[in-house]
Amino acid sequence: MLKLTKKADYGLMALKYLAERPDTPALSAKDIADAYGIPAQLLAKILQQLTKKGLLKSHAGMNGGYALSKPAASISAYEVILAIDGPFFITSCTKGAHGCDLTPSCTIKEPLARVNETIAGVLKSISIQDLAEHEHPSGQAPEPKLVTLTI
Amino acid sequence: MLKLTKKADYGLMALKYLAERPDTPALSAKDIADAYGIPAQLLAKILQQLTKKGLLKSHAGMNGGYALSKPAASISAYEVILAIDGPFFITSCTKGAHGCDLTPSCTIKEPLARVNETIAGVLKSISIQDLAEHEHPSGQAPEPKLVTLTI
DNA sequence: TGAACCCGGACTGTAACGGTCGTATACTAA
DNA sequence: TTAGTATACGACCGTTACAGTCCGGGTTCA
Repeated sequence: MLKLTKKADYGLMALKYLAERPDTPALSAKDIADAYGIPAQLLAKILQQLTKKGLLKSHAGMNGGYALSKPAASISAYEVILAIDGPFFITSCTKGAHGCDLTPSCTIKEPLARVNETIAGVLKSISIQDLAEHEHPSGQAPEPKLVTLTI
Repeated sequence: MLKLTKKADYGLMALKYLAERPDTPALSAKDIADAYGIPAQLLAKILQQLTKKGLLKSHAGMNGGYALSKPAASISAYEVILAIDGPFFITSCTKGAHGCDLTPSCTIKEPLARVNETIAGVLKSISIQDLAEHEHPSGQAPEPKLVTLTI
């Protein structure tokens, strides 16, 4: 279906939420979960993953919580999805593990791999800040990005 | 994981296989399945779906099988994936059904919807013929395609 | 000390995916 | 007309992954 998981969605939402509040020292998982109406325990696990990957900094104890470990502009959507869902490949046979278990004539993977790279490139070009800044009612040119694809 | 299903993979492989043999009147599901070592019954179901969507023409009986219903150049990978896996959206909440069941502040969907359109555009720009023509050993510029994305 | 918070493993229910089986139907050739 | 080959289609099943919950533990601060 080519869709990313809810976990990744939640993660992006949480990072966006943090990016919009750079002045607060830390926000608890519960705070963010309540803001969006998502399960707090689930979000907590997601934030823990992001922390382990270095995208967030955590602080335990009273008034603890999570904060971005680097500027929102330097965190790409790609990093977030990668941290939560692991490496994704559009083709079922990743060719990284042990090639394709099907016959060697599975020649469609190669062109699809290019598509995969293109998608990754698009996601890499989107930062959390881009998401957070999208709060404009209307009427501004949000700088189009160009992507090239060679089959 | 952002990966397309094996069914879609199989469908693309089968169409590519047909596109490489435009002179044959029809190929049975078993022939194609054997060529790639994939389950014949499963491929048959996939080809039936593609037939129902109008991408293939079927012919029962002796020497029957499937054939492309239109030139390979005018069948896009997007159509194939859409026919097999149904409409895909990168966001979990499609906004088509009944909006987002989460709080109204789920503002990350909009930029991700752009990404979704970009991916769809990429897949639409790839034809079955592109896949079939990829049989070159090396040394030719396969015309790069450009894609624009505005967040 | 205790409340508030993070950490992380174990567990569960549901749904989709991948695949199989069996049967009915359609067509062609001998 | 009959046998064989093929599609058509629905029912079924095992596995996996996703989404979510539960609980025991460790930190920090008031």
